[in-house]
Amino acid sequence: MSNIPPIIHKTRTQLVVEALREQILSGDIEGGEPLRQSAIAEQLNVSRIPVREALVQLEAEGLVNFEPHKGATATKLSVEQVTELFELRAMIESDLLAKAIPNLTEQDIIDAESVLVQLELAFKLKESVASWSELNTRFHTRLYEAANRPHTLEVVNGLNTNCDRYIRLQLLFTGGIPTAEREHRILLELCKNRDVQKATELLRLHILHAADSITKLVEQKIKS
Amino acid sequence: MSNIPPIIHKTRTQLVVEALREQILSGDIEGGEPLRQSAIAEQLNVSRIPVREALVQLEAEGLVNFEPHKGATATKLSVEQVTELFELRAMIESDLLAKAIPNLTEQDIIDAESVLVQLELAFKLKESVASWSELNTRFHTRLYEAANRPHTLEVVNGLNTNCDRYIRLQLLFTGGIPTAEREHRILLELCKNRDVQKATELLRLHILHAADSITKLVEQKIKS
DNA sequence: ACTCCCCTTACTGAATACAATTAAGATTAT
DNA sequence: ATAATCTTAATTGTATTCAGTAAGGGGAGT
Repeated sequence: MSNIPPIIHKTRTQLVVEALREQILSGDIEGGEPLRQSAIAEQLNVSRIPVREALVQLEAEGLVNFEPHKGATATKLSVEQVTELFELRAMIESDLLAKAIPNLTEQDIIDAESVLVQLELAFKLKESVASWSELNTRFHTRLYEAANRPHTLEVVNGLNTNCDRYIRLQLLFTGGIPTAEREHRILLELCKNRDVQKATELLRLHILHAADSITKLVEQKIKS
Repeated sequence: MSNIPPIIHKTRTQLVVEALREQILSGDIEGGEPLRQSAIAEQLNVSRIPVREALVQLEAEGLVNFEPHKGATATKLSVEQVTELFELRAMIESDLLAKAIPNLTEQDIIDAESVLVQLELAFKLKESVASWSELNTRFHTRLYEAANRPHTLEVVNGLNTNCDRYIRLQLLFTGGIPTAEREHRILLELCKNRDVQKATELLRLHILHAADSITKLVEQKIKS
């Protein structure tokens, strides 16, 4: 009767995907850096086959460029691309939120809030940046799910994995945390009140503001 | 001096991807149908390795579901998903077009028109449906490229490969061709006149109208 | 009859081994 | 010296082979 957690056997490919994704997002592997199959295989104690499959998958996520016979490199995002990605997110996500708000149940709001609490705790405890961004997307996803747009949500998540490394930069270096916390709280409140207009507008600004401070940061980095 | 077409060696993986994609889009492989690696490998005279890599790639494109240890199946889209995909396309593409129109050069318009002529010719000659949809996306892409939003364009193309099989259905069974031709011509004219407002509105309707006739078609098919 | 367990089978997942491609250095001819 | 060609080393692409997993099908026990 009890819901059995049906023993999940992670394939080696999945392990490699997760390891590489984390290394790229964390900046451990830099943009443009070539990814040698044998090196990765050795490092993770697998053969090259799962490494190759992982690279194909990561290319689809946009984290890797895979050129036949040349090899794979980690992608790097330029300032223009950051702007593009975030503007696209702003458009799609505010649309999602608008569609979601009328469908949000009390339970959804409670769930979202509990994720938010965990996120704030993670900020306070200065846990790993990785867990910040995971909880962050969990929070947003909770709100969007009620829109009943699974495919759109997938697209958004795809865009997010691309933005992630920059969001991490922002949180780490621009002191964006208090602002983000405040905005999240207000956003949740607006959702609770079903104020579609204000909520979507806040979300837009939230995303575009982040884009702005990131582009400034990236420009600085390029100069230095 | 002449630009050498630097002999492109297609990998077997790419061949398999193309073969399978075409079979799925054309409906030759139906939604839900299991894709046995060995069968495909044998059929295409390759080993299972490139087949596996191809399946991973196609999963990223949304044409295939890949469950560990269970195998891959062709995805099938429901009516709701069709609606979702097309509404998303309408939003993103009209935004793209709005951003593109001010940047369109005379040359862009000429190029687009020439693609359009080819497309109309393909319709007349009743060439393969595959070439129709290829030329169709080429036409739209030409218009969108001026928006300078490469990543957004990629997203759109991704959505399109998912919609493609349904667009083909529509063109084949609902006599949508004359309408499509007319709308394309008008759209091009509006772009030439830089009428952003009307052009984006037409595009929205163009896409949503297609969605509508497709959902009707799919519902019929389900009943029969 | 029903349920549980083992076992078989058909498939997928991964390692090893081999072939093909690229690019860089060496060699030769102009 | 320079350009073109050959050679070779590094790396990727693919076939073969072995290992592991997941369902389906009897039998034994209840």
